[in-house]
Amino acid sequence: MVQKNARILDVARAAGVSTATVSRALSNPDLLTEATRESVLAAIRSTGYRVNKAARTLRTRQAGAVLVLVPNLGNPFFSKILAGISERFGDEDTSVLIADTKDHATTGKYLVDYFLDSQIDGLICLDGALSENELQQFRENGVADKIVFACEWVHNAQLPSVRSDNIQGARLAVRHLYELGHTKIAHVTGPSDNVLTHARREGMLEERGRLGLPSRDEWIIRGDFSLESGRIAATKILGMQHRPTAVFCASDQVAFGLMSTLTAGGLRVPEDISVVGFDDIELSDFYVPSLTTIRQDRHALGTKAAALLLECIDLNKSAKTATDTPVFVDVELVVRQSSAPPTS
Amino acid sequence: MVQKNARILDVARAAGVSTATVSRALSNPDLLTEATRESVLAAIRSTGYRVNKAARTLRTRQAGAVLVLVPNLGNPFFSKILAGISERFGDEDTSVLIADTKDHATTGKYLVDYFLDSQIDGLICLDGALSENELQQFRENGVADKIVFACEWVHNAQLPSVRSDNIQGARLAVRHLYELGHTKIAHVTGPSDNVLTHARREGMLEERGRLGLPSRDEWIIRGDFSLESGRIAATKILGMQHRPTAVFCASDQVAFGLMSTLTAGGLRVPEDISVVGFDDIELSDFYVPSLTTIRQDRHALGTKAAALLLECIDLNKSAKTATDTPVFVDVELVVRQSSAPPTS
DNA sequence: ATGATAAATGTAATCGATTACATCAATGAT
DNA sequence: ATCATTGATGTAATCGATTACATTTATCAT
Repeated sequence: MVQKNARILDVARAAGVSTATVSRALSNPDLLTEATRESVLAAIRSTGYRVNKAARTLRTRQAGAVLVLVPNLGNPFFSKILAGISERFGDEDTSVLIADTKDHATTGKYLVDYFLDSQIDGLICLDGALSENELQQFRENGVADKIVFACEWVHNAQLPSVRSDNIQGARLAVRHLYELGHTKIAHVTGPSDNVLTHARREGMLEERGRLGLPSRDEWIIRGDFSLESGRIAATKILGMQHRPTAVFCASDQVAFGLMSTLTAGGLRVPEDISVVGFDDIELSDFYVPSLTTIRQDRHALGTKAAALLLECIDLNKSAKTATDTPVFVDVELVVRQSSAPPTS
Repeated sequence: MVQKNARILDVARAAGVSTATVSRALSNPDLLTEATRESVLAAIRSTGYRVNKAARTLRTRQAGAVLVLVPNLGNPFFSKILAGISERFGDEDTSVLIADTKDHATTGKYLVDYFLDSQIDGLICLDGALSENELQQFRENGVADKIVFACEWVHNAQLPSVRSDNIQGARLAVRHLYELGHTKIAHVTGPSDNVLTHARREGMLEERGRLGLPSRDEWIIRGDFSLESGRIAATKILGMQHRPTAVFCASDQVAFGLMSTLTAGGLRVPEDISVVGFDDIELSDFYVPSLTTIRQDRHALGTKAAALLLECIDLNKSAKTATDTPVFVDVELVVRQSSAPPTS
């Protein structure tokens, strides 16, 4: 009964109706009589019909897919965001493509091509390092209003975004260390051109200032969110004359790299030096010592970004544009063993 | 000059040729005169033409995309494999979709639908837990010969695969511990239905037997590759009367979970107990202590899997089927600080 | 010079679904 | 009883690229 490649015409014949009716049974069931609808559905079952997405895409100019651009798939931070996004789009029968920014940087493909090739209907960008050139291409091709940012964002790009409250997170971290009794607090930043780096650094500086804590230039150490940059930061700290008693890291990965090398250099965490991270990836609870950190609600970031994109695409159809006021997601301090009162 | 949505017909007009010629200029340039080809290419540039993938897919029945199925995107182990895969397909102008098995389990979508909806031309499966039901669906729909496994595989499925030499890896781990002087060696396994679990456990048991080392049932601890299962295993070890002096873990994540809880329980790694992992993810070098582990060449696994799939798809066109003899990738012992001679 | 062969290009059918518009029947208002 | 209106369904054009087949032109052997 089930034939190999049933087309809509085969279903139409089986049900004794026209192809238009079959199509309507699927996309606008309300237009049909209960009886017709049922008989079409029965015909669909008996033929094993499946709509051909390519044909549909060609005709409707809707790809039924969105792209998620991730700065680095190797960073486990992104997994739960992706899960949140997939979850939301699963309901919509929209597929989610995932790409790593680095792959694109190397192949020299332009992101805008995904839109132009009608491969995607929208883009969720987790990478704030999108080039001005690329943004310009999006605008020129009229697809800029099908893009939302999540986690990261591009300053002044006037695109919708979902973000953790990074400034608040940094404040929480500093206040926590302060309440433990620390006054000499250092910070390992993210890469210099990153928006998160800026927000977290500012939040940190602001809170440290508000609390009247001392500052030293060398206590702001440039990193890039990576394990390796944590290692380098630790080396610097080990060599300092005026060593901080606590370090707030811009990411958990940095904190791991830092703790690893501090320990190798003879400092104990948290006895000799406290460390606080940012992200709360799964491993943070399993590091030695377990990492005090700022939790981002990754799942919420994902679902909200997805919802926001759906909204944009929807508004788009009525020639409107979504607001670019950021949606903020709360962060939370998670106290574990890498932070403790200073010993001296 | 550049018009919004140039179709192939627009290019044809601009170049004063037929659409067939334009199409050939792109897919079979050799068929055309140098002059025609050039003028078509010029017209393509001036119109800003881009081929509409949906139309092409509809006509050629080739999606120009492959799907990679990952058991758990949150595990950073997979990132470099994905990078390897993307790299290879980037050359082929084929897009790579990435999906997490868990998402599918929950949405109740069938994988085979991706094929039936002409959304993909092939599948690289990193998950050996593909259900028999799903495999059957692939076979019934004649797409089973467009699937390759990488890292994991399904026993008796007779599908091509790329694998690390897991047995050899387990042997290397055990021999390393033996050479350090350990005789009481435990093993935390993967999930019981996993092929890797089996291979690594067998390799471990075999080598331990060959070296004449003692065995105890409780030294084989069931895990599931996760951090949490490492924690549970550690609790068991801490409670043992006949405690092993070394533990070989089926994954790095397990090793982290294990070390975290062993340490919390008062045992020092490696002084009181040595730990060896499997995978060599980036973090292994940054844990405290850094983890001795078996390195899998993840990038090679990726590129080889991609090459294998391309080969399958190619053979497929000539109605042939690729061999299901596994392609093996060598593993390597990486000695770091989590393993040392036993103290007693 | 002629016919055969090869090379280059064009014509038009085709992939499969959607949807504007047309048609027909049924309902209700007057 | 007639016309307008609504609701249900059908007809056929359309999305854009590919490619089998047809046609034209050039080349070469005899």
